Amino acid sequence: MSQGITKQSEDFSRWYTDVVLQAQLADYSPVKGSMVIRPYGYGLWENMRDGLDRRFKETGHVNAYFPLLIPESFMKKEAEHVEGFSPELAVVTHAGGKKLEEPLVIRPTSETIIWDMYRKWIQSHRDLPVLINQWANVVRWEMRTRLFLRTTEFLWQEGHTAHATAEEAEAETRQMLDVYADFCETEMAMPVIKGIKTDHEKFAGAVRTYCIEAMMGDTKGLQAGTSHNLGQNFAKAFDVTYQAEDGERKHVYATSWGVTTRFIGALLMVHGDDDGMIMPPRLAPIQTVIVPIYKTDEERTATVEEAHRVAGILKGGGIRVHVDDRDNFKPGWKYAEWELKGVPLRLEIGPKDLEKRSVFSARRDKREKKGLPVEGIVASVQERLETIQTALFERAVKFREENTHRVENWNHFKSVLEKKGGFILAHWDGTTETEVAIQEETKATIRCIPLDAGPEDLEPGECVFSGKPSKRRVIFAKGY
RNA sequence: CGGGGCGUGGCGCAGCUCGGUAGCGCACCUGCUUUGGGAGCAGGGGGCCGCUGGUUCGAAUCCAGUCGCCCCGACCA
Repeated sequence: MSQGITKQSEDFSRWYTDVVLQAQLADYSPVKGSMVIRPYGYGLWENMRDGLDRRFKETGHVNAYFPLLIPESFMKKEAEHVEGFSPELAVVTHAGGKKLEEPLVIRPTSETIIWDMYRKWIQSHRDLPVLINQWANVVRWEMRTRLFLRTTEFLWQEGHTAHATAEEAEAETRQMLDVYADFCETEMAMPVIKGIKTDHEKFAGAVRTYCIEAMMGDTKGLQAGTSHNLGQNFAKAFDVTYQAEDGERKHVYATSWGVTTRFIGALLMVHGDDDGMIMPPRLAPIQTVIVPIYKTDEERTATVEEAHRVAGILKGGGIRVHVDDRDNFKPGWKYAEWELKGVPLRLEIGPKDLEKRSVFSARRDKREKKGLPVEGIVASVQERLETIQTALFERAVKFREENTHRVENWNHFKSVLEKKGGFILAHWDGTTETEVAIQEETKATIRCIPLDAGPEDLEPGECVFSGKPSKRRVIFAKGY
């Protein structure tokens, strides 16, 4: 089943596909561009979902579910929105054996149907704010697809909120960006840069789009999540108004924000190595796997029994543990398989360990092994898992720093991009023309205008491409 | 849509140039020996060769068409 994977250094894309398939995160489905998320990949998604959902609830949001099918006419109500999404819509034209009066669009996102409902639900300032999230699937007919990173159908969460004032909407937009960043860094051990999208890159229908940008293991950028301040665009398009305290009718202010199963691809590309996936302990479906080692039947009975006993203790301590007691694989084979799947900590229990009343542990992120006494095993395993979680984050931060470059002129820009890759902090004149020209010449895009830039990046300068005045530096990179 | 590649047991492939009734590795089943870094030997099961049509005594192989997938470019979370 797992017959070796392409090395990252040979071909990063193939490495990625090999790991996704062989670690059984996902598999191709019969329909082009769509995929099956297998139980191991879905287990990871469930853990992500739980971590995000908890944060949404803590910030006052509630979940609901809106339908998959949207009247085609809804998509046309907001001008930029139609333009942005029409090329990638899947449309149902026939149903029940007949042609439909009005075609139904399979949601690429739910703004339109949600705002159509909000019109009914919002009348008074007392109805605000509305803070609803939904977990759903969406369909976007992409030309080129890649497992988890860009598929025709994907799973995500989309928050849609309505507020009385522009200030509240902006605060919500920023708050959810912070929630995402916290989730990425705390749970995924993936450092992200919070930023604003340029007008060229912002969401179709948004006033302003914030994003979190992460660096993958090949130094390319990946947009990991977005939070949009939609202003009154959708409220006006769907005529959603409320009566303020002073009796005046006003349009509401909106936000929307989402993250997707792309997170799974991001996680793999941030932490993975030539041996496969590396799961951060907080999200790992299996945090520790126990492999019994034995020669004789008696040893087998004893070590397997001890493995289950230790597993029981760990489970009692809230650790997600799995005992690999399959007799048809040798230990070495099992090690390789669990490494491919990225289980952060492996425990081995053999005859020697039984004697010593200990287990042997091996970290996935480093070649570091050591014995742990069974006495106090919960605490020592928890401690090791936390160490791994921190180490993964620190390693990713270091990698990003090593691959972030400041450049001052165009030749330097091109040579750094070509020879080193990574994130480039450079001056930009703020125009879409320059942004597009740079993209056409180098394939690099402005990933974002960072929010938490240091003073050295906020000094004025000259645009790296046009030489025109620039207020500050932005991040350029090749992206997914 | 343009360029490239590929469809042959579950998976990965060979066979196709030069038609003759399908093979290899892994996986699977049985048995014995093994088991602290991807075990060994022996025996065994499984495939209308993507689909359709044509040429031929005979097609995985030649011809025409068709469908699908993957990779690279134009769109995007």
